[in-house]
This record gives sequence, C-alpha cells and structure tokens, in this order.
Amino acid sequence: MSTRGQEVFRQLREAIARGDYSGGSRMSEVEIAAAFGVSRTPVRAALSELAAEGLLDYTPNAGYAVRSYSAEDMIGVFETRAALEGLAARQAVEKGLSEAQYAQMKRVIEEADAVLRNPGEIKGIGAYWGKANAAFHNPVSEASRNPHLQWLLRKSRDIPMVQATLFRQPDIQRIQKAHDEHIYILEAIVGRQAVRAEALAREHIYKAGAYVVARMRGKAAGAA
Amino acid sequence: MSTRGQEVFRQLREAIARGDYSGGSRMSEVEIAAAFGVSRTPVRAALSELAAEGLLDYTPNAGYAVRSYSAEDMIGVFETRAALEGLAARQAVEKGLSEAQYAQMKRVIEEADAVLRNPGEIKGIGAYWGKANAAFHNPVSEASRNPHLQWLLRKSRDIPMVQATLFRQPDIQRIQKAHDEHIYILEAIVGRQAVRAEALAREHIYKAGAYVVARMRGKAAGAA
DNA sequence: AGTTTCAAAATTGTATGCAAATTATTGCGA
DNA sequence: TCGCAATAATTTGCATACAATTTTGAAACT
Repeated sequence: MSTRGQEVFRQLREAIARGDYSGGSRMSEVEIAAAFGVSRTPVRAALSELAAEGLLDYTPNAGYAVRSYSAEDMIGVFETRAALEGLAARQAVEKGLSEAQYAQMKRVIEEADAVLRNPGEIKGIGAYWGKANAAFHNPVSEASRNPHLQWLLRKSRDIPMVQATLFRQPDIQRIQKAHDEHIYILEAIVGRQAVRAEALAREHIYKAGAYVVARMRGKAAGAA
Repeated sequence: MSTRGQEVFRQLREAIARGDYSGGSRMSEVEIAAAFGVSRTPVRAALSELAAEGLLDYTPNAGYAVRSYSAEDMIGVFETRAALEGLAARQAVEKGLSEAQYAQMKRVIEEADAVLRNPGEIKGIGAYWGKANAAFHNPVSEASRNPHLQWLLRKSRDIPMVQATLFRQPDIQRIQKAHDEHIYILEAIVGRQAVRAEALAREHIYKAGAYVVARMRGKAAGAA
C-alpha cells in the first residue's frame, strides 16, 4: 500500500488535469487536508510534488496555486510535445512494438472505429475519447524503451486545461480526424517507416495543439 | 529571503549534480538534517522535490536514494536531449537572438578560443569548460522563448553523473571539438539557417552523449 | 473620497513526538 | 557453515503545536 501523501498527490493530480480547479486558484493546505481527512503534513508533501511536476506554482510563504498557461505558453508546450512524440514514434519503429503494444493500439482503433460509426452513443464521447487517446499513445512511448523520454512526455501531456479543453466539450469532427491520423501512425510504425512515423506523430500533436490554442483564444475572446 | 527547505533543496541539488553522492546511496533524513542544522521537516520537503525532479528515487517507507543511470538509460537521456536542444536551436532561429544573447554566446566562444590556444592554463580547464558550455547553451534555450522547453531541457541537463563525467577529468581534444561545434552552431543561428542549426545542435549533443556513455562503459569495464 | 498605517486574522514554515514500517542483528536449527 | 526466524534498532510517515510571514480589514490621516 502507498502513503497518504502519495494518495493525495494522485487524486489532486487527476483533479487538476481534469480541470476541477480553475487556473490561478489558491490551494489551501487546511482546506485540502480537511477534504481528505488528513493533517497538513501529507498535503504539503503532495503539493510540493505537484509544484515540482509543474502543475502548481509555488511562492515561498504564500503557498501554492494552480498554474495557468497563456496561449503562447500552450503553443510552446505543444511544439515541444510534438518533437517528443515524434521521437517516441521513431524509436518505437527502431526498437519494434511488442505483441501486447501492437494489440492494444489495434484494439483502440477498432473500438473507436465502431464507436464513431454509431453517432447514437455520442453522450460521453469526450471522456471515452480521452481514455482511448491515452490508450493509443501510451504504447508508443513505452515502445521507445526510453525512460527519460517517457518521463518528459508525461510532463508534457498532463497539463492543466488541456484535457478539459480537448475532451470536455468534444468536437466529433476533430475526433474523427484524430482517429484517422492514429490509423496512419500505426501503419507507419508497423511498416517500419521511421521517418514517416515521426512526421505523422509530430503533425498529429501539432494539430491538437493548434486546436487547443484556438479554443483558448476563442473562449478568451468570447468571455471578453 | 527563501525558506530553509528551498535552501537545502538548492544545495543538495548542486551536490548531486556535481557528483558528491555516488549513485544509489541512501539519503538519510536525520543525517542531512544534522548536516544543515535544521529539523527533518524542511529536509523532507527538499528530498521530495528532488525526487520529483528525477535526481532521487523514492520508495515509500524506505526513503530516498540517489538515482543511478545505466548506460542504456543515459543513451535515452541524450537522444531525448538532442531532440530538445535541436528544437531550441531551431526556435532560436525562428524567433531571433536578442543582442544580449548573441553577445554572451560570442563572448564564450572568443574566451574559449583564447583559453584553448594556451595549454598552460590547463589546470581547472574542466570546471572552466563546464561553465562556459552552460553559458553558451543557456542563451539558445532562452531565445526559444518556450518556457516548457526550457523546463524540460533543465531536467535533461542536470542529471547525476553527467557533469562529473564530462568536466571532472577533462579531455582537451573533446573540448576542442565541442568548441568548434559551438562556432558552427552560432554561425547557423545568426545566419537564420534553421534546419542547419537544428541538425548541428542535435549532433553536438549526440556526440556528448556518446562520449559520456563510452566513459561509463569504460569505467565499468575497468573496474570489473 | 482616497491613501496610509497599523493591528488582527489567516496561512504558511518549522520543530518535535509518536506510530508504523523497514532494516539490521541476534540466536536457533539443519 | 549456511539459512531462517524472531526481535531489536533504525528510519520513515503523520499529527500536532508553535513561530514567522503574509494577507486582510478597519481606523486614522491627508
């Protein structure tokens, strides 16, 4: 079993990525401690880790706050992540997919194919696609067999606002396109086309980033 | 002023990067607390952050230990870092160097030119080159104006053993070659040759990685 | 009214004590 | 002598108390 601090860390991490806390909001130690039914000590440990992970900003003697990203920042995040996902795809080709990794990616594609063909089940499609998307991309970074790369990718994927923007109010057309891109990426990896796989993965992420930034700017403009 | 936890964090971070603690060695809370003259609380905060930074491994109920990298791991680190430094160089071209950034890079090159021409001052060349190298690369990542990229680069540069391996027992020939590569990288950035700058920066890091890995394997073989 | 100042309240930083888990050690048996 | 089990010692996890800092709010002054 794990420690309480680890548990608090995990739950807060999910909550922030999911968008439960709006950007810039203060994370009160006593409040969280009360909510989890623990003392401030494990909460402080969790907050400290979350800050090191980049999900929170920390100011000495002033506490922690949910980090907020500007549109500029978000462009940088996705440009960086595009390079890393491209590298992961290339290394996945170089080192080869395991049976299990290939099976999982194929399963995700076939399942999504069925789901997307039937527009009746549109309710909850955002949450579904969020999970399916992760289930598709995880095997790729695993297949790179590069722990450091996997670590940096995790830091580039779990960013406040991103999940919420992409999967909260889903855009069925965008999901369809992303799904198509997945098919070609898997095709390239299986066909040992390293350069093509890298380019496709890179562009796949780049498009997602452009979408997130557009949504951020749109919402900001709409609210103003 | 900063907190004690932050101070402990900073000092431990430097010590680990410098190679004062050998890989795998346990970091005892009470020991460190005694050494710094503080209680365990700020030490725990510092260790927690260092673990999140990737410098320490953490096992629940068993504490923290200096993370050790195998040669395989190190290859992955440098492959990843090569992609990131390449991206930084490309974005530096796209966004342009500031006057100050250009001046700093040029100064480093001219200074190193003088130092390397005079082999009398070889004592302390490792430490000198370590600083000079950082002073050359930092402006590039700054010029990318990509905070996320800068953050990931920091995590890819400050790795246990790397600094010690590269700069503790310096190899004058390798330093000379790295210095030459710096000249071409700056040339490419100034000349707005994005693709060339990216390729040069990437290869520059790749070579450094190959050197570190060779040294690791050589030392391991020699010790066995 | 607006600004400044000062004090009260709230929040974070640190030390300490104790519970729980892990690690080391001792003693026994094969 | 080696392996194993049980216990002692060490180390970490958490809660709590208090100190230090920041934030808030109100009163006084311009």
